Amino acid sequence: MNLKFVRDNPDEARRVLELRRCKVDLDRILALDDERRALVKERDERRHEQKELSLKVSVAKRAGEQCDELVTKARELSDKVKELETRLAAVEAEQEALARMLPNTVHPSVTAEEEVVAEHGQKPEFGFKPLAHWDLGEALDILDFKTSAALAGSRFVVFKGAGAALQRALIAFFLDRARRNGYTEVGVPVLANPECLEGAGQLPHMEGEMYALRDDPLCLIPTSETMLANLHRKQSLDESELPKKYVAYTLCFRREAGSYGKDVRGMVRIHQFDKVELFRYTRPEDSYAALEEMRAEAEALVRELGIPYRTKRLAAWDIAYQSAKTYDIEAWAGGAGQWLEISSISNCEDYQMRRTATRLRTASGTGYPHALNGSALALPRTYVALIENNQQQDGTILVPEALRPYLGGLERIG
RNA sequence: GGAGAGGUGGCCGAGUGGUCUAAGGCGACCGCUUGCUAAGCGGUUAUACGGGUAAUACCGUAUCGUGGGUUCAAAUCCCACCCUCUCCGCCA
Repeated sequence: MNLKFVRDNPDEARRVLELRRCKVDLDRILALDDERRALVKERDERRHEQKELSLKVSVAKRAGEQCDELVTKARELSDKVKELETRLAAVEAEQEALARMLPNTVHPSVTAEEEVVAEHGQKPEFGFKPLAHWDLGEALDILDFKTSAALAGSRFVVFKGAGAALQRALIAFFLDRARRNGYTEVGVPVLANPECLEGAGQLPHMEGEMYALRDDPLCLIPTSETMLANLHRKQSLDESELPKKYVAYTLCFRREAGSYGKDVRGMVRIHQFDKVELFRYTRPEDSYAALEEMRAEAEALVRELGIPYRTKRLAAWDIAYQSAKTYDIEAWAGGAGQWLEISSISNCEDYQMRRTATRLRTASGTGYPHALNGSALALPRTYVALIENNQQQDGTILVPEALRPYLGGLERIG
């Protein structure tokens, strides 16, 4: 949703905002737009007159003629233009501030209610009382929450020994699968400037959720989506180059402001986590097929790890600002007995592409590509589900077949 | 952090105050031609905003790294900043 959309379809815009439970003052935006257009029109007309006079001055000076009168008149027009520009700037500033708050539209299939669209696997049956990962991890000395608290505070974790290797194995496994699926791996900065954050849609809405640096105008990225959405910033992509498929492994950082008291134990909600992120640039007509492919790719990973999961199509009010349709994959973690969101797959359509000025050239003209992102997969939580579900009576953890090649053939932790 | 060089259309590259309405070239597209060679000729070649139209056409304004300033008039002059390259310093 952008200014043009709001102007052309005010009723539809109102409906979407309501569906998303999003409060933006549409009437004010529309009123400002009328004002803006009137100012632009007058400014352009005055400037046109001024330029014509300017040309006459030029001709007169060449001919050595007197032209003080023309100059005086031109100066008046110039002043008038400056005044109009000042007023216009104020109107545009207010309008842009409001327009930045506009979320994406939603896909017709996205309703006010969420819907479970897939379920797979059996929840594990234990012949004993299973441990939650915080107890299991400390018992095996692979997770250490005491040390992490001493190093950085609450909501961090220290991985040790085979526990650290398991984390790395998961990352390598995810990256390998993405490569097999035709993704190009990219390594990107984890510090982002405000333009990138704004372009990807993290600003202004996630402002308080990110870590800002004290001495530089940079933030630690909350997800590599921020970077991947800006990879072709201010570029024009040719239709023949699409789809572009990228995968990035990065750390992600979130302040988790406002979640005090929620998921405090263990590493279900921590400030720094690892994530392998898929990202695609597609032609607009291909994006929803791509969304289903990416969902299938992410689900395949969870299946290969033997983790029971369910996939939800999120409700309109629950999806991110930049997204038009989102699936969440939730993994079952049998120790603490809870569903954990381990992947979020979204079609952001052209929302980010407009904001990052990433254009698309086609035979019939120019437009914007569509952008999709999806975790495949997010760490700590996948890790949590894996170790909780695979714990054995003797206190060890069985390593799934798929991961053993990444752990030197290790079958068991503990 | 210091010194120097640079940033112009899809790309290369000219342009130091007034038909810049940005030369020229490359590439691309369209058309023509094809008894001379993988050739030639002609044309088109951005984006945004506003006006205009049934839709085109068309008209206006802006955009030469970014933001200010000077001027009737700025790619061009002044100031600040950003980025790239080279060298120095520091450093895993």
